[in-house]
Amino acid sequence: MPRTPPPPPTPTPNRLGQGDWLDAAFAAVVEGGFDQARVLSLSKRLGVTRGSFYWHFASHADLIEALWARWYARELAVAQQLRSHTTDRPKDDLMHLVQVALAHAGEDLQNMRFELALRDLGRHDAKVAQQLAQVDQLRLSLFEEKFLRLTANPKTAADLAGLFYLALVGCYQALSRPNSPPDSEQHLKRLISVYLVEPHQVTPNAKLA
Amino acid sequence: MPRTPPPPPTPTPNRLGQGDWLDAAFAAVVEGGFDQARVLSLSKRLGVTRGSFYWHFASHADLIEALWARWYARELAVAQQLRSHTTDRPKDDLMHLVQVALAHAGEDLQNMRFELALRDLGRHDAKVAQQLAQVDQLRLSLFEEKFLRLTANPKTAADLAGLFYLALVGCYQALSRPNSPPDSEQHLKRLISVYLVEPHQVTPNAKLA
DNA sequence: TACACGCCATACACAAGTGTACGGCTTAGC
DNA sequence: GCTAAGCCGTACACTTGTGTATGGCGTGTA
Repeated sequence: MPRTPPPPPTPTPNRLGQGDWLDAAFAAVVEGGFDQARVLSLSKRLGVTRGSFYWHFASHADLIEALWARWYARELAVAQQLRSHTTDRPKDDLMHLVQVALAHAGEDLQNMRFELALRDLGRHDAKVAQQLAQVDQLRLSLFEEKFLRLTANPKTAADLAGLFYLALVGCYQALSRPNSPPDSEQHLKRLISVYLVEPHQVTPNAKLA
Repeated sequence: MPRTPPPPPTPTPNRLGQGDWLDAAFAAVVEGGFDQARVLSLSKRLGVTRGSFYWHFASHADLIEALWARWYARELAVAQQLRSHTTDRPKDDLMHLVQVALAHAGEDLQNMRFELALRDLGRHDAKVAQQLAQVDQLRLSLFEEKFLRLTANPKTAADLAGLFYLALVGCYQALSRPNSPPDSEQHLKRLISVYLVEPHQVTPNAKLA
């Protein structure tokens, strides 16, 4: 999920730091996936030659690893922040999660697309897959925590959190489409709110086998 | 969704047809994404040289296009078949959809991974995005049809079908993970059944704004 | 001002991938 | 058994991409 801190200012003007290369790589991944984050194309984008790159990074694999390492660290921070954001209205807390996760405008759409590209990478790279599973687990436990305040039933809370997260991942696919209609974000928020959050606020549904 | 027909038999033994190249490309996409479906690597996999490839296909782009054109045609056929599969028990019909969509064993997992790779392609290719949107719309209307027999409320049916499909796409991500636990399929089926199908069988929930 | 260090350009070697032209083998059909 | 078409191998030219070695230009510091 999003909330990118203000970019660390370039140390010396007109000179590039690791962050500039990471930002450029991030943009390239958002636009065309991880196999578009090539050293050569990034150099053109930044207006320098590859000599600069190999000063800041040991190899291309090093860049890619640093890229999803930065993503991983930021996700941990965001989850920490979301966990502490707790009011006495559990329903509002849940909708706040949806709000943060699905904010369509600005750079959050870029974060969605990056995460989807990362999931594609994780399907073929064991290390990435492991970190993705960690982040998923972290978010899931966070959602479960919030749902527990709604249903007061641990099993129902775990189930709803799972379904909630599944729908969220589905939304990422839907909202990342090039021709996604602008109102689909509101539509999805309403769907999740009405069918996953509202019905279980009063009557904890516990019809399990 | 799945149901691959038996492979069209190779016309002349020990000689390759378009289908063999398509099958090899399909396997490569499943394993490593669309940028692993290279002419060179496919030749090695098939034990021939690229001279064979350029007999059957005009270019690499031609292969890729033929690949998702085949997928598209098969999806249309599967949807047609699922639409005709209608009993007098709407709940069973819905669970049959889940069954078909989430069958974990065999080559259905490959179809999931292919579809996810295709969605990644669709995020950067307008034509693919359009065909994907068509298939999504087709499936959605199919689900809506089934839900309408449950709720008898058009708006609720459309909402539930949307949520149902979102969860399904999320499941594709979850089940395509390398380290996905073997029981997660049953877990997801239960989630969808209990919280999306069951609660709305008797009491159509219509609390909308 | 001289020097060292940080950052970048240049040039080279190498690998992987795409297309094309052409030639050879193999099988079916007459 | 000859021929023609179908299928594939070979060789070449080209592009894009990585990694390394080396040199140059600037800025801060002694």
